[in-house]
Amino acid sequence: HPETFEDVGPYGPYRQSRRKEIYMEHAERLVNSGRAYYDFRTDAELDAIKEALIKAGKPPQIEAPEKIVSPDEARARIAKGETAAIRFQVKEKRDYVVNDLVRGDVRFPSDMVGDFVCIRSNGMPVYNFCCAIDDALMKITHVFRAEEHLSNTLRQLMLLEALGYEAPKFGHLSFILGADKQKLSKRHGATSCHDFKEKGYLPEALNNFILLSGWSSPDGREILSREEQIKLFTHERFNSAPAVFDETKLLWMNSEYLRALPHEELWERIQPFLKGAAIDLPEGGDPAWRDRALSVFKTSMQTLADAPRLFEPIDESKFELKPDAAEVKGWPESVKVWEAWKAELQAFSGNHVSEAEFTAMQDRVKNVAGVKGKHLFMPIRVAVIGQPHGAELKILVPLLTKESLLRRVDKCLA
RNA sequence: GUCCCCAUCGUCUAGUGGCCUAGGACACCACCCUUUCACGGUGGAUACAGGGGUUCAAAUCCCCUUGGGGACGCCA
Repeated sequence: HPETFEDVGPYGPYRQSRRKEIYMEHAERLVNSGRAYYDFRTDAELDAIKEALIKAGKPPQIEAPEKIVSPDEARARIAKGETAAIRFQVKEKRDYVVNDLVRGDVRFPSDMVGDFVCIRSNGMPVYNFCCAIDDALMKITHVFRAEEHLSNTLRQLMLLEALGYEAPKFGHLSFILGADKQKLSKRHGATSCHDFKEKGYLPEALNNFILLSGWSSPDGREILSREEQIKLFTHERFNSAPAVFDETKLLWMNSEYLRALPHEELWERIQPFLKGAAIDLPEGGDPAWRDRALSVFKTSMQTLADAPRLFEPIDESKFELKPDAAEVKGWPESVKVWEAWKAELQAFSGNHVSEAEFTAMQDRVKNVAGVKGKHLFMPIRVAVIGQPHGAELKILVPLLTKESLLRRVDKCLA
């Protein structure tokens, strides 16, 4: 991407610091036309005025001093080293109406604000002033921004009108709130895209989810491709009420996207998480192995960050009997099953047990040990992944080598 | 305090005066599938904040109340 933003569009410069002269010119124009004035009052003086207003039960809005310093005199004083801010003068009292694209007509009384600063006494322009001028000069047609800016619109409208510029169309979108209905902030947990990425969310899922807070598709479908999103997205379907961020639903949406991913892609995306947890897999770069492993694990994967937990039992160095295997270990049948399973493995000549081979082996274990039902397969599962619950054995077993399976069953028998 | 915005299931929402005994999605519950877990399938419970109007008819329009949020900076 470009080093600077000087060239991103035809109405540059786009960097605020390079537009200082433009802002100053416009402020001067307002001063010359009597819509703004140089204000030499100090912070202390201004504070005293506000305090007095509050005491009198009035809103603390700054108004022009009794005697406005004339532009010529002001410039002369500034040339001698004095400093002054340039303030917009609100003057007449009337209503301004924004035809908000999300909320409809919103009416603001002009006395809602006092005379506001355009250029600080240090020469720097303020946000609302820059906004209005940039929108006009850069030929912005639509301004969509958060609801918190709705009342700022009044100032921008006043400025635009005084400068003789046409106002862009405005649309103020509602907030996304935390579960406590307060503005989303750090204490609500993840707040940046980076945070969500680290938690294992897919960018496309997060994007789709955010799209749906404050907007809905015409036919009510929720999972939309990038192309559909672009095609369908219109301001007419914005919701003016604020939305609560529901991570549970995000989780669901993420699992949907996750499961729809081609396996090669999914494999790539879980690598950082597997590496982070130092999971070492006996996959040997075999696409078929990855394919089988993914097809069995992705059904219980909601985020990429679930991968380490799911793949861990496959990593032999991490193999251990989990706490919930204790009950199975205590069953009298378990040892018989493990011994029969071990014998089957020892008699097996290949390196990897296939699905069909495993089914046959399990059958023979059933007969030899004289055990069936959960007393048969739960001990076998414990001897494979160290816990009695998990993915299907006939898929799990072929993921491991015969040697690894033997070492595992030995740990159970130890 | 003043001004502004907002108000449908727990949550995201559909709904722009009759199609609404309010539809979908997540979550929840039950059942089915399954020799476990998950996936999947079927079904269920749950909402128009309250009060007044307008109208033959109101979730939908108007007013008030209540509740939530925002803005009132020489911050952005």
